[in-house]
Amino acid sequence: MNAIVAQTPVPAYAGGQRLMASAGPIDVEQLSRHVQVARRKLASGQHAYRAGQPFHAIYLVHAGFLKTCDLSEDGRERVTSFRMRGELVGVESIGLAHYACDVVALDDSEIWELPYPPVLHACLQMPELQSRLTAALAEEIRNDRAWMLALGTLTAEQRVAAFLLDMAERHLRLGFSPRHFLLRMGRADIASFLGLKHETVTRALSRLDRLECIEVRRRDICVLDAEGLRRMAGQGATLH
Amino acid sequence: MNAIVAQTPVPAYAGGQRLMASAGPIDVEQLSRHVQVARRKLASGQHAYRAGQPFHAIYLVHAGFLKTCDLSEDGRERVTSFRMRGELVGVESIGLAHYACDVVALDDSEIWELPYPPVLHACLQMPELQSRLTAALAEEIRNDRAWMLALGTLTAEQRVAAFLLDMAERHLRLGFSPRHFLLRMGRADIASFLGLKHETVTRALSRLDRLECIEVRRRDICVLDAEGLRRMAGQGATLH
DNA sequence: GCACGGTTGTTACGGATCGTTACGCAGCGT
DNA sequence: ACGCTGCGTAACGATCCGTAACAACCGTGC
Repeated sequence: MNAIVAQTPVPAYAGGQRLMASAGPIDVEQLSRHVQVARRKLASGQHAYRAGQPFHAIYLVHAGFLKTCDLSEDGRERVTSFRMRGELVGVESIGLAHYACDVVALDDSEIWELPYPPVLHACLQMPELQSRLTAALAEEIRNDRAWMLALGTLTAEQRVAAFLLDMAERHLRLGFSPRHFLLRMGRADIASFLGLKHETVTRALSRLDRLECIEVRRRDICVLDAEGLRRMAGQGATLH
Repeated sequence: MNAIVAQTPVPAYAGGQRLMASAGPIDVEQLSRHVQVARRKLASGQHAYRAGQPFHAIYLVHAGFLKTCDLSEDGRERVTSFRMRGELVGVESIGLAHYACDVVALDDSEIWELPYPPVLHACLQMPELQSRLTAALAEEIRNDRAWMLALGTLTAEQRVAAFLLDMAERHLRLGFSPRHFLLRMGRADIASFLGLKHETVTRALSRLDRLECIEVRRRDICVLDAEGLRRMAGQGATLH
């Protein structure tokens, strides 16, 4: 559905089995000899899982774009991460009987289901996998910490700049242009993730546009002055 | 040095080998048959490790109190967690060649060094350990996410209330009184952790005192109305 | 094609919160 | 006693929020 706009169609990866997890490649081909890997397709807006459902698997994003939402008991809600191809989803719920948050597709997506207890058993026969999985979890922690640092120390405008740089870098890693991309989420989701209000995000984007750091047209982002953005967000802080 | 004040000397755990990690007990006795577990003592103010040093081990806090500080390239600094007995330190650096942050003792402490590659190998012979370690990492992620949620949605006063509740609960888990304890860190560290300025923390504490939720005398905290604190911080949000 | 309502994004203005700055005081080690 | 560090208070100002009104876009149905 969502037209893919302004993305050079040159993914370095082109359909093979060897995908990049956050902290290194997980060999899905080899893994699939030990555990049953199911492919699930999600339409934009559909949930991969919801908080409270029985935990039975983690997922590798194969295509599309997802968000994870944490909900507190008193109803406060927050987007805690965005996930794209090659990244893991569901690791935050490992060790629990039920998933700890919601995961929603923001675009038509495909995720590969890695049933969890089986993955652990597979680790015993694939020490490599064990090390990769642990490293991926640790990287997740570092990633969260980097954002905690950002949320605690940066102003609204700086956070938005940092967010754009993060998106740009992740697009780049997937072989897409880091200078022109389409945001898959609305202002409200960005705001939630950055601990701001959606109007503030809009204002910041407008201001960055006025400063000619970027060009914004709704969800279409053109990065004109990446260096300027970096200066703003705190010096080459690529956020890990 | 720091006198231990106002803590009922009734740790449920009293020196045995079976410690509670964040997500469950890690059997150190059994582990020590596979890897060399060294005990390190730290005086208040000393570093367990610094960002940039070669990563070679994670640590289990056996006694004392520590903080972990993340530093960004442009010099912004933030306290990203506080650790007490039974909790793991250093997991955020797994998978890296060098530690990713500083860890500083805020009180005289003892930490047990678990050399890292060896721990992974031990997992192959102790499936239990593998599962525990992964679960501990996942719990760490949930913990960070819960705080991200708090920092993104709560006001200064609410954050301070949530912080106090978190400290109270952790003291309780160690068998100490959750209603009367001593903060081991200064206002600046609290402020850094909560994404505030130390004056704001002071104001919030003073206000909570005036509202008779707590009684503050420097680092000495008395919780008078835990329910009030909870209401304030967002309904029973024990923040894990 | 065109009118329509609903959703999402933008902008302006007043107000609350928190940061900034400054100063005073208590505790502690030298 | 002295200075140092950490903590508390207050006045001021900047940032961000809250509200509201408007504009752009989308899908729908006519």
